[in-house]
Amino acid sequence: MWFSLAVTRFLWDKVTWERKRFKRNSPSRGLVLTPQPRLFLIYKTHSRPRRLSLRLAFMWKGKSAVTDSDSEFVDLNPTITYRHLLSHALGVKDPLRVIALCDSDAFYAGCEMVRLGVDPEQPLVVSQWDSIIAVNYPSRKFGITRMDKVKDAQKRCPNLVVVHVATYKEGDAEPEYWENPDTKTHKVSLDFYRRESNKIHNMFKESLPAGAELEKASIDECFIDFTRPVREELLRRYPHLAQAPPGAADTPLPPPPTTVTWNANLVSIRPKDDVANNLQESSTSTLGDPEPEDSLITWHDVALSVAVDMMQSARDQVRTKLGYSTSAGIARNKFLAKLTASYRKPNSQSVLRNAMIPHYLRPFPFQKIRFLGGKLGNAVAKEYEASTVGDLLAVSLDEFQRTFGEDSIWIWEIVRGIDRSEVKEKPPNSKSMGASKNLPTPVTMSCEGPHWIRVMAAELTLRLNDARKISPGLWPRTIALSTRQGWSATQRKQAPFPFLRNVTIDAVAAAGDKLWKELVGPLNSTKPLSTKITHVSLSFNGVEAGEVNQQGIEGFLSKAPSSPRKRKRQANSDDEEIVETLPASSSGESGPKPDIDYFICDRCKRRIALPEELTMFASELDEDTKKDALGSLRAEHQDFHFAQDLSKMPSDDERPEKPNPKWTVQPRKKGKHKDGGTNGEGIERFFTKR
DNA sequence: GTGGATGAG
DNA sequence: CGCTCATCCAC
Repeated sequence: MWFSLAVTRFLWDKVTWERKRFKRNSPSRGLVLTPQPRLFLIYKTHSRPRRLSLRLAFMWKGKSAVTDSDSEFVDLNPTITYRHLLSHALGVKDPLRVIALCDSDAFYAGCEMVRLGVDPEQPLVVSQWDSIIAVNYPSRKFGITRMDKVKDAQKRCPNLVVVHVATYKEGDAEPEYWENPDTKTHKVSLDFYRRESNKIHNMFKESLPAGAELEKASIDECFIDFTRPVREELLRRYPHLAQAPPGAADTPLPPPPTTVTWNANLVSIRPKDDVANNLQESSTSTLGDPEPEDSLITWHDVALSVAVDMMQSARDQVRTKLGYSTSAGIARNKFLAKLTASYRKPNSQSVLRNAMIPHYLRPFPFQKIRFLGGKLGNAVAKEYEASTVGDLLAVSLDEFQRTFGEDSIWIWEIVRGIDRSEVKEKPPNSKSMGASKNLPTPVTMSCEGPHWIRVMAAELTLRLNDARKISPGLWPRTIALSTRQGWSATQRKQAPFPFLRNVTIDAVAAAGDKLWKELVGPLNSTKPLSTKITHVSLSFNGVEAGEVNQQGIEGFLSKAPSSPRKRKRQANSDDEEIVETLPASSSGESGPKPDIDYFICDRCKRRIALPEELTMFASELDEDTKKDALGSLRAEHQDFHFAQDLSKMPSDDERPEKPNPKWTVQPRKKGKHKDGGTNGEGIERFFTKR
């Protein structure tokens, strides 16, 4: 009895609340609630602990529910004028904007298939210790998924090829592939995949038509803005479009062709068909799908179809020359392109016409949208008892912003298919580089540290030197060591990292060791630590191209201390070479030694010393390392004289601030989303308030 | 500079 | 409690 009372009471409250919420959110839509609310019992399997959750939903009564009104979606069929077509700087407002997202299918697995030359039909997975981290498409047919254990997967598919990712062990300068690496002694390396990723990216750069913008979005994805090349192609194909009637640039374009050949999957209103078609090999099919009533071909559709062909040929290049299978999505903005790419995979491309946006978006589980996959998405789902984009359309902008802060306009827009973020080329290198390792057998004595530090130093060294092949002069402002005890507490220590022309494992390890000493204890102590260390990581931070020209004439010396942050010593002398007076070695004891810590230039008779950054932990560096560094310094100093001889160098003021201004670090806009600055980032901020 | 949180894959 | 990697932010 009490139970049913309680349930009744609960339901009543819930209904009342839902009704209020509904009214609040849809004040002026003229929608009517159905008399009978639908009650759903949802067993949430994602949440832990598992629990039952009650969900109430009202069916829209009226045209919204029945006829798929697209009223929430605006601008699906904008008028396109001559001015639009002929203008060159419309950016994200261009009504003919065409964006693609291309990602590699099961990338790590693809890499291994290429490396090993295995049959494309061969089921293959990539493992990391006992877990599977990548599953190629042939093995997906066996129901193998990402986090499965190797053992389980093999049971399901005896024929399975299992490749363990490359690993380092101490003493290795490069990662290698081992049959059965031991997690106690090895650490994994994803380097091979990074390199392959760069290859693909470069291949795209070469194969795309001029004017296309390319943005590497992750190790296996890139965005491409086809707007410009597509516009040019349109003008080639339809020359009459270039002839605006005199004085009538703002009149709409003449009617577009009535049919378009789609060399791609057309994202359709009927997902059922897709399941059926999903088995076909390469689904580059022309689907003359019956379209919803009003979907006449628009100029934007034509633009999409042109991009489809461009994307296809770039993908063909990657496939034939590098052996990687990719999938692409093409739509009016980045967000939709990304969504569209997942429509059908692998080895396929899909296109989302504007007219289809509402149909595709409404039933889409919004937690699959980038940045809504985590806690934020969960909070939103819970707050509004929502699971699909359609559910969220009922939430007003005000409501979002009340609950989730100003920035949540981003969500409001995204569920309406609006995304103004630009495709922007990013610097080829990331700002930080890290190597980390969970320790299955924890470190209990501080003398065990150097072992792992060496392993990680080897990896970082390789990666930094690798990155320098692309961007010479790259150097990390700091190096950081962090350790974790148990599952929570982490400690980190960081220190400046010197510019070294040749970064060696020894130098990096020495820096790491020094940090270890500060963080944990003496490098040779066998005294048991009070708390076991279960995790270590070594990372370079603030990795940026120093302001050097190719030959390093200015080197780091004239620049390193003038980075935005003030250094203690601004050692710029008049003729832009640094002549340092070596400070008394920070660790006291022996002073600077000639030919190790400094040298005297016999041309200018000046004393040239290693920079402070280096001497800060120089006492821990072996002399060879310091000699290396000093050798670099000599070379640079000679370069300096050489350059001075050739011509007088430009003064500081004449010299451009940055040698490579192609990418500018965009300051994060807080709060305000003025014009086009809505790009999803920053929304997380709301979360900290909880 | 340090510690923590978030997220992707 | 995969594991690895990246980024951002409050303090």
